[in-house]
Amino acid sequence: MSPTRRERVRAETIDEIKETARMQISKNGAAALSLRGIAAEMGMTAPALYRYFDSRDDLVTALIVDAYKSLAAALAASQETEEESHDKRIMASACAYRAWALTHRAEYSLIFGTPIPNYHAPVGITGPAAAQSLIELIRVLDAVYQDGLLTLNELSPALIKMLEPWVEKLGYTGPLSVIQLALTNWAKIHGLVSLELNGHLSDVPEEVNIGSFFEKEICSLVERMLTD
Amino acid sequence: MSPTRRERVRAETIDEIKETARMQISKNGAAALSLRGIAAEMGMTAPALYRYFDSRDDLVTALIVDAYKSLAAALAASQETEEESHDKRIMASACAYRAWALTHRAEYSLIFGTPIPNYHAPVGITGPAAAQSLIELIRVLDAVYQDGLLTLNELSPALIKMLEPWVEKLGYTGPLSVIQLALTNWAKIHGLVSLELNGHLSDVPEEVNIGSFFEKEICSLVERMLTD
DNA sequence: TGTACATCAGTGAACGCGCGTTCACTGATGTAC
DNA sequence: TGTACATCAGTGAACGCGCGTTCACTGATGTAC
Repeated sequence: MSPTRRERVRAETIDEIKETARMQISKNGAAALSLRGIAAEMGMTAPALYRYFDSRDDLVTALIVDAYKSLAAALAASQETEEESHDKRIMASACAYRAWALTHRAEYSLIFGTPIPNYHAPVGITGPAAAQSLIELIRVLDAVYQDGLLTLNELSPALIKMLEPWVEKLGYTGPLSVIQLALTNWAKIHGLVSLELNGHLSDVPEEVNIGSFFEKEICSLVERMLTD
Repeated sequence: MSPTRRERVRAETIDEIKETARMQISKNGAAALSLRGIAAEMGMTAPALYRYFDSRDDLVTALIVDAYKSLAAALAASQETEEESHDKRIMASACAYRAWALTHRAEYSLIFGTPIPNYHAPVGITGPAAAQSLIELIRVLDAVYQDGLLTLNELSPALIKMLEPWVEKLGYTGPLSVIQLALTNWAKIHGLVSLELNGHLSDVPEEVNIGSFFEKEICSLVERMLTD
């Protein structure tokens, strides 16, 4: 059955609440998120929000899950291309990661920023959502691996022990080494983006310049991963 | 003239305030730092703190400057060794960075975490302090460069434009390419450390395993920077 | 199409809390003679 | 060595503020006959 008018309006209001929350986060930081602030911005009173979320923590959880989904979707979208060459595809996913971070600062800080004081993510909800976006990074590398073009590493016992939990978490059955490459690849991209977003790479954030820095760096990163 | 008793006690109290603040930050996050909380922990009342700091922001600024100094000192200390080989020295500075982050979580989140809501760092104070720790990273690479063993990159005009402001900021007169390598080197280390500290690399933080992951990664990073 | 009732969205007042900061004060520590 | 005074550390009450959350309520929207 199709949604009633009331259900539709309700869904729209939920979206508006989330959107307003994101705006507030990107302006003042995730730690300063407040129901009263959201309500005020929406021209409502704070108790009204309890019609839509059981508590502030509930809202935060929803925002975090949304953020992971959004990132995963952005990464997936970057691979929907005719492009065949692996290096360009890897490059595309890395740039998509950065672009997403730059255009979704609220979501980025929810996921990768300092945890919100007095908020504790419910176990089992946020974990799988997090895995989802990492899977997208793995998918790209797995394609390279399937073509036999990925430079695999020997793994020490300690490393294997660390990587094994990821197998189940990601549901990826390929070699551990692919997971390892995905993680280090991710870490490098993340390091650049994280420094850039927090203003550590430049006083005046002229994104164009940092973009070229990012691209050059990812470029040489990719070269080193491919064998040929 | 040597400090009076009162001056000595005063300095000790300031240290205790800062130390208590750091404990509070590492427990609840930098955003939840509160003068009242610090005072309570010290068995004092909040207004007493105004004898030592003009405001909460003043305290935060002091903590940030201290943090940068502490990081710079840790990096510098890692180079005080008889060791001559460049790769081991680079490795040592990278590991010192990670070790510092793991043992100084409060300081780390002050510097690299999400900015504290409603706090604005005074210009001119925090910037130079930040440069100080990056200089330590450059020093290590510069030594390699002086021995002609550093793989330098060609720099695009856009990249040069982005790197130039750093010259003055760091007071480093060597080639821009060394700065570029230091920045990307830093970003990679930072990415790994940042993900590790925020629990994105492992659910159960078994630091030993992640340590081996880190070392392997930095190791191959170093190999690629050296020519020979 | 009209009426009676149930469901739901949103209000406004109130709760207890912790926050940064001010102010007038008390008592202890240091200094000058 | 003793006294008078200045300096400083810390207190306790109070300020205004914003927070999450509860509660009883009003009106509007939907549903059943």
